[in-house]
Amino acid sequence: MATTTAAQRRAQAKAEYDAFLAACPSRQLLDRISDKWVTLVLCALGAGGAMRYSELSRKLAGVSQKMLTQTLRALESDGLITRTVTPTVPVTVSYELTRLGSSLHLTVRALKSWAEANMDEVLARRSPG
Amino acid sequence: MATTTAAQRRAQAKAEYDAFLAACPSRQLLDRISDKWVTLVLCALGAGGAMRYSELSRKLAGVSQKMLTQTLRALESDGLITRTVTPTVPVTVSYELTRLGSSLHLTVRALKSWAEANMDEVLARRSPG
DNA sequence: CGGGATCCGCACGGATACTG
DNA sequence: CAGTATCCGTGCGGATCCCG
Repeated sequence: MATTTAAQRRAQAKAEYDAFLAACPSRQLLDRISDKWVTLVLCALGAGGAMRYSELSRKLAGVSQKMLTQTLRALESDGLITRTVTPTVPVTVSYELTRLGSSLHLTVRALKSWAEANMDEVLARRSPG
Repeated sequence: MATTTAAQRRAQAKAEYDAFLAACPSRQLLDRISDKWVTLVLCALGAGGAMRYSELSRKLAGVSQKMLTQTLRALESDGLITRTVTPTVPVTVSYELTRLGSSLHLTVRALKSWAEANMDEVLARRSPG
């Protein structure tokens, strides 16, 4: 049928990715996004819209320039965020979620919220009787 | 007021956890759960119910004994999974999600699914034109 | 301001051997 | 089967200096 479209074939291919398999590309992708700084960057950008480098640096307390830059570069190359340079003096750089990044933002935000919401319960179970 | 109950004060405290802050306990918790092996273990247990050590080892292709054991111990001490030893010969050990673990499972499953569903798009953006 | 480049410690994580 | 113990490489991540 003519209705076996590219979209359908893509859906078929998608179903074949399995992060449980060591060699599957999605395993590497999962490793990438299962990262503290990735989660916090996406949460920050998702909540605040476009943000500048220094804003992110302040928001993500304790992050080093190296890790922040490294994280931003990785997210950019994976198409999750955009990097926009405005040639002011001094230069202004702002980061923003792409549509792809926004879709992930929903999930990582849930992860961060879970950590905050269940902190008490975890603490109670760590040093109990 | 007498209506300022312990439950209310606890709700207040919960709202104060902020993973953006370096010193906040939830930051450490976020770091813990933002882990590839944690995600995969929770996904496996969430999908298959109770599982034995060797089952997990097979399901999570490529994981070393050290990392698997380490991950299981951490999840156990945080109250996310239970460890049950049955004194057969040889001994049988099975792991299962707690209620707390189940609530996190929903989120990490979304993370894994996202990685698998959006793999194509990320790959397309990595080596573009 | 927004990084790049470099040095370096150390802890993360793999491999192997051994145990109850 | 389900680990524990040990050795060991390496890359994560912090600190520092420099640049446009």
